[in-house]
Amino acid sequence: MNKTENSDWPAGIKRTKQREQVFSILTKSDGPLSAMDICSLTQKDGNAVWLSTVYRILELFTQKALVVKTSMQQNDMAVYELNRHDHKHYAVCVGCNKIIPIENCPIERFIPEISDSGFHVLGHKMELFGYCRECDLKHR
Amino acid sequence: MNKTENSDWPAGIKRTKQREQVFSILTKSDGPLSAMDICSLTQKDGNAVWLSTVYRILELFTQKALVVKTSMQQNDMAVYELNRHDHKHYAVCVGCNKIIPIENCPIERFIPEISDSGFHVLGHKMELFGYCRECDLKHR
DNA sequence: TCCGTAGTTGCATATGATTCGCATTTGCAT
DNA sequence: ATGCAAATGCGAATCATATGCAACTACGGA
Repeated sequence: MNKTENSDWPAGIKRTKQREQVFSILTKSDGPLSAMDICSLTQKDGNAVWLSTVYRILELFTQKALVVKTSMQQNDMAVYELNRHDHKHYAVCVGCNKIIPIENCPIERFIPEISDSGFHVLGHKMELFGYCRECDLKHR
Repeated sequence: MNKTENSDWPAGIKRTKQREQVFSILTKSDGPLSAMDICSLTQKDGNAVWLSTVYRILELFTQKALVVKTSMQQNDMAVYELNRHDHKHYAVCVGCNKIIPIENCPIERFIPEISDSGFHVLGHKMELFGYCRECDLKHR
């Protein structure tokens, strides 16, 4: 909500106080946030944004490909983060649901063969699954 | 529920009529199914499996890495499919939510650098997102 | 600068997938 | 065959997300 953030405002999106708040929170966060997380953060800010409004804003941002929506394994809450180039991927343990970051990314150099040849790729999500060392030892 | 299916029964899972039905339905399906889809199919079978039981069975199968659980973009219903080697990936349009299959897979030859070096990879999920040709032309 | 209006938000309430509790039933080891 | 631990049927609870509507706000044109 200061000058700097205003100048970064993405094109094609009408500017409102609430959208600026949500955008600013996402910009400052270094990890993905749930809608509820974001709502709570606006409350600390002194100027609360109602939860359903947060959902509507996140839906808009997702459709504009400004934000990536992900729902991690077993977790019934979707999380959102800015569609950055500097991204991370995760391995999820199906035994204990532990989430472990992957350091490299196989998709950077990948040229997908998509049947819609006009498809304009804006990003990707990837997730490995399996057993973490601990669960694997319990040979489940 | 015939001999052939019985002989395929996965190790480490107690065999019940309901689990056999769910497993058989997943085996015969060539696409991912929701819990409700599976429940409906058991009803046509004449021997209905209650929805909450289907969920419990799918959770078990997922923890045994027999089944992959996925929740596609925007769709609030999780889908499940057998963890096959012959798998597919998808590109999702953030404009219209159209789902387009990808023909090749970047992860086959990928050696991930995971901080848990004991992680036992059993499968993966991948999804591209962007605009399909049609939505891209509308320059959204 | 002020006004009109289309688009947005606050708020309450609905929706619908998934989970949970418990009494009954079933698979399997002894 | 018998007993017991585990699984299921069924109902009801939970909880994230969507929706309806009246009040409000951003923003372009006069």
